[in-house]
Amino acid sequence: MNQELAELAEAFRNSLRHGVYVARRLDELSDLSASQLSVLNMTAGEGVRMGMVAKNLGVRVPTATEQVARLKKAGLVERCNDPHDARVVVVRRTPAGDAAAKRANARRTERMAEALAALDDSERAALAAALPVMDKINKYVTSDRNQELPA
Amino acid sequence: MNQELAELAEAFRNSLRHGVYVARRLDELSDLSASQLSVLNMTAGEGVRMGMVAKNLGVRVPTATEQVARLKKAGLVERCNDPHDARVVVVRRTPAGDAAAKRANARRTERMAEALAALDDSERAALAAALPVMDKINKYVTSDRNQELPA
DNA sequence: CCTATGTCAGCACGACTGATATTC
DNA sequence: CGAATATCAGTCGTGCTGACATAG
Repeated sequence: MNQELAELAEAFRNSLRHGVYVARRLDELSDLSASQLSVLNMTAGEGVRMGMVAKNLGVRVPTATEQVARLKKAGLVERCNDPHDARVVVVRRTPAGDAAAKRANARRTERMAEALAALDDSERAALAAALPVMDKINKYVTSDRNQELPA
Repeated sequence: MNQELAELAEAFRNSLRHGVYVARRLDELSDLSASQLSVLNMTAGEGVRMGMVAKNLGVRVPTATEQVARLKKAGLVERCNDPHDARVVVVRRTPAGDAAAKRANARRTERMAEALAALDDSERAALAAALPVMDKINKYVTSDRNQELPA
């Protein structure tokens, strides 16, 4: 393993750990957990099957079942039948779910924008330039492996 | 809220969410959880007080107590008394803890380096340039608020 | 009959709050 | 006595696996 590569890896790993804290802070300003908001964000419009919810969330199907059950209890999603395949459960956002997702996303984005406002232009440019790279890393790390990948 | 700022905030929030998946993948290659490794990483040498463990982990003190208890049971840390203040518990890594931390860090870094190897030079440069910015954001987001901040 | 899709039951971990000790 | 430090008890959310029902 290349030395420079290892150093960058170490540094990025560290920043990522910090990033997890940031994400946590953003999430705690809301009545919806990160996972719950993800479910709402993916079930707009036509809705998605339970298995896809699990896959997109990066969790096993039973976990998705439970998350969906909680959101349903809160009236934010509904469970529909697929007329072509009776095994399938389609999860779809309700109007209340639309509203809740919109509110939660706006709140998190607003909080993040506050932080970005404290940066100067070159810092914001550096951040923007790195986003596609981070996404590429995510794809790489989550692709090949035995497990299924998140969205 | 500025429009451009909001767009960047939205995009970064999204990449950060992906980053959480990456961190999760890195962690699942190990017998130590992310939190446990953090505790080991901060208790090298002199060791740190229980309260500091909690603060660095970004959790409440009772949670730190429990994490430390588990690591102690595994023989990776020890609990020592502070001769100057009998209320204080100092958590220190054992030699076994040293070894375990070294192994876990190496494994995670190696896995990350593999992913970085799939990037080209300009992408790596863009990533490196963004790391200080991410750290600045982390500081901003975790500072002011009422709660205590992580490391 | 075999596979795919979900659910249920039971478990583990990591986080929290509130209620104590104990020590400064 | 009041503040600081840590633990204990109880609870909740979220993840997992293994066993199962039902449909294709």
